[in-house]
Amino acid sequence: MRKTPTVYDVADRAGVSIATVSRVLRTPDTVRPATRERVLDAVAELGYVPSGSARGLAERRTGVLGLYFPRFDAMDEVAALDVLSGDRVGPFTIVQDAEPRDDRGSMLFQDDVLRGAELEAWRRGFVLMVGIGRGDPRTSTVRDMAGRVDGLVVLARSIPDDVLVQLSARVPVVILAGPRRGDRYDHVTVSDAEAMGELTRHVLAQTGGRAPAYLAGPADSPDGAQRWQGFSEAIEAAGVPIASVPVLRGDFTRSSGRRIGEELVARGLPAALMSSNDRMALGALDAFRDGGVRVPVDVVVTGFDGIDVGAVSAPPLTTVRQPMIQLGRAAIQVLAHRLSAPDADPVSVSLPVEIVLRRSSLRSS
Amino acid sequence: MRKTPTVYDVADRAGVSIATVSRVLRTPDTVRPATRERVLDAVAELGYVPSGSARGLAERRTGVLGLYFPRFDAMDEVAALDVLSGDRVGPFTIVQDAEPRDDRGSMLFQDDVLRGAELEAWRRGFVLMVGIGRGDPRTSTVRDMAGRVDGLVVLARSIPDDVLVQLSARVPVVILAGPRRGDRYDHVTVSDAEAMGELTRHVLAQTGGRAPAYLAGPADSPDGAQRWQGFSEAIEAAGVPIASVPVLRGDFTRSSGRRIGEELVARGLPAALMSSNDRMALGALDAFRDGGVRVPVDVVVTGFDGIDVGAVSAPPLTTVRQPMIQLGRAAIQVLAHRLSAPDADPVSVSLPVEIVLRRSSLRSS
DNA sequence: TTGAAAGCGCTAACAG
DNA sequence: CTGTTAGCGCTTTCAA
Repeated sequence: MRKTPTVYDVADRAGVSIATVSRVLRTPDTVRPATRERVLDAVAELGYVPSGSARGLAERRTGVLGLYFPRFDAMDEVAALDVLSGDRVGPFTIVQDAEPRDDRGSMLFQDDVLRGAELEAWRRGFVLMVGIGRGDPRTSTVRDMAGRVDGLVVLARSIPDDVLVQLSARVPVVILAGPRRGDRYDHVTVSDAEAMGELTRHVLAQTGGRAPAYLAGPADSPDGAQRWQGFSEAIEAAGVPIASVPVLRGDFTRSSGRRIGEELVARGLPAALMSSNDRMALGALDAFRDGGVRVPVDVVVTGFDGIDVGAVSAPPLTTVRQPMIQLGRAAIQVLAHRLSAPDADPVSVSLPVEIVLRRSSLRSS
Repeated sequence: MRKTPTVYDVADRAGVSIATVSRVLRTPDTVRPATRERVLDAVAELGYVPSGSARGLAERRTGVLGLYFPRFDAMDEVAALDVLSGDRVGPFTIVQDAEPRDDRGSMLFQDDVLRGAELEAWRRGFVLMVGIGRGDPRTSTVRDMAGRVDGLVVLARSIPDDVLVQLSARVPVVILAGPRRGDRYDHVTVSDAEAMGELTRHVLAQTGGRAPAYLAGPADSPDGAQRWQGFSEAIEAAGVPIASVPVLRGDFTRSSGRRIGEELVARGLPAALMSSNDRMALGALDAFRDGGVRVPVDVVVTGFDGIDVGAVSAPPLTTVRQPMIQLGRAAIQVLAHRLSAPDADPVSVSLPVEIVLRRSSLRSS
């Protein structure tokens, strides 16, 4: 692979100046057709592709938008792997009846956010750069990214406030899917609280007003905060003191849900169990099934997120489905808006969610 | 947001030259601690983040690697959506018992490729840019990307050969997960053919040597080609003329599998049905269940891909699980290797897959 | 319609 | 240890 061609090479070959080459590429109809052809031929022959760096420097915009996620659980600790070392193990291995891997974390849903973001970025002529939070946010990827993009979408809580302030001195930042932080930034979120409130009312109707237990995630989860808020407000509004509601704490994994489910089976069931995510709810269903507990007759169960396996669990799981693709699209839209109107007031958009009622919460059906 | 600060601003503020600022950022210990402190203070006060474009130009490398996917099925046609228009529909909607969406295409698996790639890129100090194939590949995203990255991973068949030649004149290209195309490029793939061969032998053992029917995808699928190859070789090796094997053609969706399954129920069952992907196999299982066909007693069924829902289907589906995360990692590793040794011979890596035996193919258990 | 030339912000010799 | 300076490859006036 010899030296990559530049405008100068193209200009030489076509017998024009570099300015003309640039014009052919950026504003084709300002150059005479014959000249244009010569230049395009030279481009093709040389396999010329303009340097994004040089272009970015000159134009003072990169045409790149960034999407920054919080870390995938445990992915950091993945062992080093060297496929080039040559010590491989043959073309396949055989295993019996493997379980689906639970270790991909709660982050599955982020795939759709990425899809939506990429789609919308493409529609607007941008390309997308992705980064995942890990290591010290003060020095890591996200700063790199900020230097290379025209704007940045940051998933809730993936970086601390002071870093955010720094970054936003260089590029516009849109906060995605977390609680609003002041109103310095543009913001896109979902109606988690409202949906959890409505779901809670639904559950109370099923249990005849008897209070559900709440299955929470780690204490510092911002998503969890909104869901809890919706839940507790609905509970209080129904005249039940929130302090009287049992709160169980898991870590968002299916196995933690199962463990808690087993405890409930042993110690006595609540009228309903409302989980702050689907995976814990599914774990609880596992425990209930094994313990001979009938859902929804003995206990009503609900989840939150709308992951696919919830539709085929036994029984199928009532949940709240997040509009992930739309979230990604919305974030890029807001960013594009900001880019075209740098001084407009900060925007805050809240996307509707979908409450999906299935057998796990439907006693009557 | 006022003008973004540059090295010059930082240098002024710290009372040093721009060279010193650059040193503090790139080789901190070549600078006297006192000076260094002053510079870092200025950086913090100004919220300075270096321009990736300028850096890229000067260093002649961007620190960015690109990952280019073929298009997600049907995602292009997604309607425009304007979240800023203000005509929203309220915080939530309620639906009864929604099915999981099948429309996310066969591309789910690509999420893990992305994860693996991002992980490995990060470990090596790169950031990742992603692009999805759509529109005319000659003018689209992928060329943009090629101009902005140090190297490019391209998923099989997402771009035509002549474009590939152009791109590889600028940056190293690694082809991922397709058949090898000559040996001009580095290449990472999986042992689909071998695994399908082994799986076919397994099925023949279960059926007592009676030949399975084959459920294929669209004719032009390159993945499909390898799977078919492994299948047909194993069939012939077993002494069965491949021409005598029924080949049914679907489009990789669950519903096409279901339709074909229904036809089989109506017209007569083969001893086994081997599908070239999981989703069609699951659709066939749906049809068999509804038609009162017992799997694996009346017909043995296998899939290919290892998607999660296959573990919880009725019965659980025998399949071949692809090492998607590893694929992503391997691609980046190969790319990094190429970057550090531009003139080394092209590399070709084949990753082992995992054959997962479950009830849908186990008559004996 | 085209060319000459001045940056864009940064890195990396090379001097001092 | 620090400053001066010459590019990196491109876009964009400004003249011709």
